[in-house]
Amino acid sequence: MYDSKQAAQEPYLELVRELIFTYQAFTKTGETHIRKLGLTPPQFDVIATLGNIKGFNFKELGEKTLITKGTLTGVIDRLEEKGLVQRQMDQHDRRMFQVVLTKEGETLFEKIFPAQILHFKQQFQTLTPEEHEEILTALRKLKKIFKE
Amino acid sequence: MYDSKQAAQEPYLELVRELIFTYQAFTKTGETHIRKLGLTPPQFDVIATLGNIKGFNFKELGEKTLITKGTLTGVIDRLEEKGLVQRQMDQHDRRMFQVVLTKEGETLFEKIFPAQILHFKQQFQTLTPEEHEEILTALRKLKKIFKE
DNA sequence: TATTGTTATACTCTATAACTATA
DNA sequence: TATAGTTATAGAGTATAACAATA
Repeated sequence: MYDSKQAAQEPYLELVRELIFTYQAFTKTGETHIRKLGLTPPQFDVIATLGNIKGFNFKELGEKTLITKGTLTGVIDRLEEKGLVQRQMDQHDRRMFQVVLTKEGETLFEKIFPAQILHFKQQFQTLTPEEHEEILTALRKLKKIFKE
Repeated sequence: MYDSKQAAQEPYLELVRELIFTYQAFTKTGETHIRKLGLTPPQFDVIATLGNIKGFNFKELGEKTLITKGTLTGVIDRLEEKGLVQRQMDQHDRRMFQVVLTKEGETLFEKIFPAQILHFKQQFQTLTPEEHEEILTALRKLKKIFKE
């Protein structure tokens, strides 16, 4: 990924590199876990987005997950085939529908997060509360930079 | 994405959520930029990995980019078709080759980072050197957690 | 006319496993 | 036998644009 000589030329690059490496380290473990559940990353995104709420309509779901509509149709089709989500037509506007988790979808959702986090729990516990807070603050500062 | 009710139940989730949001904030801008250059994200990864160094052999490149070998063959094929990288056979072990940037690849690489970073430069300059260092330290701690 | 979601197209990435060539 | 990289296969995601149905 980003090279260190370049980072030396431009100190901001080192931050970006670290962000990328950190995120990759997270997803590498996470993705393996997700695949074991028989989900692809976009499918996981949809399940995670729908968890604990009543549902989103197709358009909202696309905005939340950053998946474009043409692609989203296919992703939802596959999740519906797996019995994890359902399309619920809107009574008032028949162009629209809500995407909601089925009972099986809910069950899967409830398993995903504890399992993901359990995986890192012991490691997280090596952080002091101060370190924990510092990391949180650091990430927020960085996020703000990218958002403005 | 990750739900906030769940995060309240498990404090580590908040860190993970922040990491994801921060990374998304970065890539959302970045990906648009990358696509405009005619590259896919994996192709960009390869170019970025090869920038400013003599090259990597196929296996090393796979390890750096986290792209599995079967996939990497295709990615490199496409970059070679675009004239951005080259396979350079190893004299000693004829099973291996180095992947190196062509002159055009170098030129592209030299454009990518300044453009990407310029985009955030003013924002980065709002950080004090201490904040800069703190963020770096924080990310490294987090990375270590995911790697162990 | 505008909006919602589907379909079509063409390409790329993905995992996995069998394979070839060299060591 | 082991290693480096390719090929084959099947499925999934991606952008983009044209399309149908409803508002």
